[in-house]
Amino acid sequence: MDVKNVKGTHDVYGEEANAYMEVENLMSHIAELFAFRNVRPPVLEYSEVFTRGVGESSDIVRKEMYTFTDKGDRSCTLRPEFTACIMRLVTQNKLYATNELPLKYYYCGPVFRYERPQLGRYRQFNQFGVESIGVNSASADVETIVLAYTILQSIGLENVTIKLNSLGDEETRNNYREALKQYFAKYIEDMCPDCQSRFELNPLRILDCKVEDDKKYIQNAPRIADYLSKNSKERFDEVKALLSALSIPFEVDDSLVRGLDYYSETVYEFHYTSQKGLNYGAVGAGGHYGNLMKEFNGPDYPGVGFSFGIERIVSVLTDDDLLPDVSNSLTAYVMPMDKSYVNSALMIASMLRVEGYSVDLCYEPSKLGSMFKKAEKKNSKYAIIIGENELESSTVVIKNMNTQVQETVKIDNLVDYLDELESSDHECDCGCGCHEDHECHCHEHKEK
RNA sequence: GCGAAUGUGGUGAAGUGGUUAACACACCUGGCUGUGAACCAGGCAUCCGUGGGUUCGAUUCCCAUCAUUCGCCCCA
Repeated sequence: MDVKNVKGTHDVYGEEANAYMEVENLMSHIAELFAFRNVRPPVLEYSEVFTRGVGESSDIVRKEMYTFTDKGDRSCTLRPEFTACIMRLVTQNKLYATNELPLKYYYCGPVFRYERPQLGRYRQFNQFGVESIGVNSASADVETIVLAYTILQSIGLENVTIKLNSLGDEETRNNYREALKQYFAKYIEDMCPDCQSRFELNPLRILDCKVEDDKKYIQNAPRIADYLSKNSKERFDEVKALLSALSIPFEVDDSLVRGLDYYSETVYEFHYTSQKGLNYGAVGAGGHYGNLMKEFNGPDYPGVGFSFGIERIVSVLTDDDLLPDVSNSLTAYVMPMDKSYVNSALMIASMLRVEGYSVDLCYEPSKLGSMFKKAEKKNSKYAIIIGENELESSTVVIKNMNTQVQETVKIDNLVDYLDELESSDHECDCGCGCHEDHECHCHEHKEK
C-alpha cells in the first residue's frame, strides 16, 4: 500500500468499531434520560463561527484549525469543537424562541485539530458532549456534571476524578489577573519561557505550568478562591454543596484553567488513569460560559456543557479490559454444497433475515469441513446445509453448533423450527439449552 | 513549533557485511471429495520504509528523506 491515511487520523474496525458503537449509544441513551436532545451541526462551518465562538487568542483558533477557501472564495473550517457550532445552530434557527429554557442538546461526531499526534491525541477525533443553554445557575452546572459522571460510571470507569474550579465572573477574573501579574512580576525573569509569554497573554495559564522549577513560585501565588466576587463565591459554594448532596466526589483544583477563552464561573475536568498508569489526560472537560450566544447576535444567554473524547475513553477501556463484550455472532450460517446452490442459500438466508435473525451465507462453497470452520469462525449458532439430497426433498439440514444436534427440516417449516428452538432453548445458565461450558450467543443472554 | 526513539511477511517478532532472511500466530491447501475446535504434511517476504553513499559485496555501516510512536506546548 502506498496510499495511507492522513497523519493523525485513524481507521476504526473490528472490536474497536463495536466499542465505539457501544460507547456512543450508551452516552446518547443516558443523555436522553436527562432530557437532552440530539443535534447534528455540519462538520464544516464558516471560519467565523470559531474565530467568534472560540476566541481569536486561543491556540485552537490561532494554529490548530483546518481552514481552507472553498470554490466560492469563502473561508471554511472543519470544526475543532462543537460548542461554537451549537451556538450558531441555536441562534440561527432561533430555537430559544420556541422552546423552554434551558435548551438541552447533545452531540456526537468528529472534530479536527492540527496538532502533533501522540498518546490519546488525534487530528481527527470524536467528541460526545452536551450543552445546556439559557439558565444561569449552579443547578444547571451541576446537572451537566451529574450527567457526565453517570455516563462515565455506566461505561465502567469507576475511579473517575472530577476536578472542579471556579473562574468567577468578569469582575473576579479582572481582579485576579491583576493580582497574578503583580505577584509574578517579581519572579517572571527566573521562570520558563512559556510562562513568560503566558504572563503577557493569559497569566491564568501560568498556574498550569508543569516545569518543576516554576512550581515553587506557583505554590504561593494568589488563589482565585480569594478573589471570587460575592456572587461567584456563592454560586461555587452552591455547586459544591449540590454535588456533595448528590454524593458525587470531586476535588477542588485551584490550578484548573481551561484553554478555551469562553469559560467563566464553574469549570471541571474528568480524569482517569488506567491501571497501566498511562496518562491520557482528561477524558472529558467542560464548564460554564457567559457571552457566547451574544457573539452570534443571539440573546444574552449563558450556557454550560462538557465534551468527552471518545478515543481517549475507548483507549482507557481497552487498557483496563473494560470493553463491553460484543461478539459479532450470527444466528445461522447457510452452507450450499455446490456453487449451483448459492442462490437457494441466499433465498433461505433472506427468509430468515426477514424474521429478524442474523444470517450469513457462504458464497464460495468448498468442502463441508471448511465451511463448518467458517461457520464457527463467524460465531454462528446454527449451520444450515443445502445439498443435493436436501434440495430434492425441499429440506435443509440445520445443526446446532454447540450441541452438535442436527435435524432435517422442510424449508417451509424452517422459520417455525428456528422460532421454536430459540424460544424453548433457555433452560441452563447460558440459555442455549445444553449443559456444557461454552460461550453463549443466544439473544436473551446478550440482552442482559 | 521543539525534542527523542523506532521502521524486517497479514500480525508479533529473531538475525547477519557475503550469496536458500529464523521462529510463533494467522491464513491457504491436502491427509478426511456431506460435517467444525485435535493431529499430521505442505504452502505463504523476487526481499528487510524510500533515495543516495561507503564497500568486491549491505537488510545489516553512513547521510538524507518519509512514516510511525513517545515527550514538551496545547488539548478531549
